[in-house]
Amino acid sequence: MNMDVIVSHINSYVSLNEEEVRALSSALISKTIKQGELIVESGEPARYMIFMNAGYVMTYYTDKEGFDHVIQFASTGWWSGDLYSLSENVPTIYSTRALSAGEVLLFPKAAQDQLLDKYPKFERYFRILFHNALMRLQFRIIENYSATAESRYLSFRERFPGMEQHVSQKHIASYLGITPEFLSKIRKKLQQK
Amino acid sequence: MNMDVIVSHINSYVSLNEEEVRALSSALISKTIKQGELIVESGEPARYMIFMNAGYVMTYYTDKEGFDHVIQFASTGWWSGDLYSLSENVPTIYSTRALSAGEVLLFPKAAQDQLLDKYPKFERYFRILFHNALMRLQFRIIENYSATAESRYLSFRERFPGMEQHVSQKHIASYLGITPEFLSKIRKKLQQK
DNA sequence: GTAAAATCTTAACCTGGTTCAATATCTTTC
DNA sequence: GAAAGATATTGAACCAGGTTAAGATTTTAC
Repeated sequence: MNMDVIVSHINSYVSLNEEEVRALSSALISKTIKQGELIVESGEPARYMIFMNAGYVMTYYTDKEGFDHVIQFASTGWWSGDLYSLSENVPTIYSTRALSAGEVLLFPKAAQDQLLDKYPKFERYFRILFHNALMRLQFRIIENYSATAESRYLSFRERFPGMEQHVSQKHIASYLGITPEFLSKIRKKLQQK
Repeated sequence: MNMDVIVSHINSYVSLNEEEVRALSSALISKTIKQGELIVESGEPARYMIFMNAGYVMTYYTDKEGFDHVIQFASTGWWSGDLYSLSENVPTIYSTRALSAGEVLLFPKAAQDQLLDKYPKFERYFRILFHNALMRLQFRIIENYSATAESRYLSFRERFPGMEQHVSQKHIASYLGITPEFLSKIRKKLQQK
C-alpha cells in the first residue's frame, strides 16, 4: 500500500514515528477505483473516512425529487466521507462517486477510534484537520452569501485546478448552486471578454 | 468564576478530573459584558476563543462598502471566536458584539496551546467540538443551497430559541443573507397564514 | 418627556437566476 | 458507424429576492 501521500499529509501537522505509521498502515484499506464507480451509496451507514491517494471524486445528495446536489469535490491528498453518518451511525444521505480512475484509502470508524485511543498524536492531527476544514467552510459560507455565481465559478476553478476536465458542467453547476443553463451563459460571457 | 456551564459542556464529551478542571479554570478569564458592547473588534489579531457563560452575542464582518454581514450568533454554552485569525495570527475580519448583558469566558490562545500539550483530553474535546461544528456547518451549506429564505428563517427560529427577542430584524436578515425589507415581507406573509 | 436617530413596514419597479422547450453536440453501445 | 442516450447551448417567459424611497414605529439621548 502506498502510504506516501497520507503520511506526508499527516506529518505536515504532527510528526509520526515508525510505530504510528505502522499502526495507521494496518488500519487502512486500499481500494482501486474506476471512473464512474460508486464508492459510497446513500442509504447505508457510512463506515469509512476516505483518503484520496490518486484521482478525483465527488460527494452529492439526492433530494426527494431525485435531483443530485454536489456538495464536495476531492482530489489527491484530501479526505472525504460523511462525518455525521460515521459518528451517529445513521444512514448517510450522501453518495460518493469516482470522477476518474484512482486509488483511495478507506479508514474504518472502529480502527480510527482505536488509533485515537492509543496514540494522542492522531487526536491532535484530526483536531487540526477538522479545525482547518471548519475555517474553509466558514469562508465558503461567506463567499456564497456575498459573491455572485460568476465569481463563485471563477473561485471554483482556482481552488480545484484540473478538476474541471473531470467533471461534467452540470455537476459543477450543482456545486455552485445554479442551473447548468445558467452556468452555460456565464461561460459564454467569460469567453467573450 | 462560574465554571459550571463550561465544565458540564466539556464533560458531555470527555470526563475531566479535578486537576484538569483546575488547569482550565486558571487559564480562563471571566468578563462581564454589557448590551451593545464590542467584545472583539476587527483589524487586530484574535487572541481568545470565547465561551458564553450567559447572554447573547453575534459575530459579523464589515465589507468594503461598510455593510455588516452577520455570520454567527451564540448563546449560553456556545463557543465563538475567529479560528482563522487565532491560528494564523493575522488580523481578524470579524467583530463580536454583545446583544444582551451577560458573561463570557475568554480562553487565550497561548493558554489553550499549553493545555493541549499537557492534557490530551483537551485535544479530544476540541477534536470533537470542531468535528461537530463542521457537521453543523455542512448542514447549513446544504440548507442555504436548497432552501428558500422563508424556510431558512423558520429554521433560524428553531435553532436559536429566544434569540429573536435580542436581535434586531436587520441582523437576522443579514444572517439569513437577505435584506431587512424582504424579511419584513416574509414575516407578514407568515402572520397571514 | 420630547426630539433625534434608528429600525421596521409598505409599495413600485428592477435583476440574477430559473424553467421550459427546442436544438446541437458529444458519448456509448451494439 | 448508426442509433440512442446523455450533456450542453440558446432563447423566451417567469419568479424570488433586491433596490429605492417614503412613511410609521420604536429606541435612545439629553
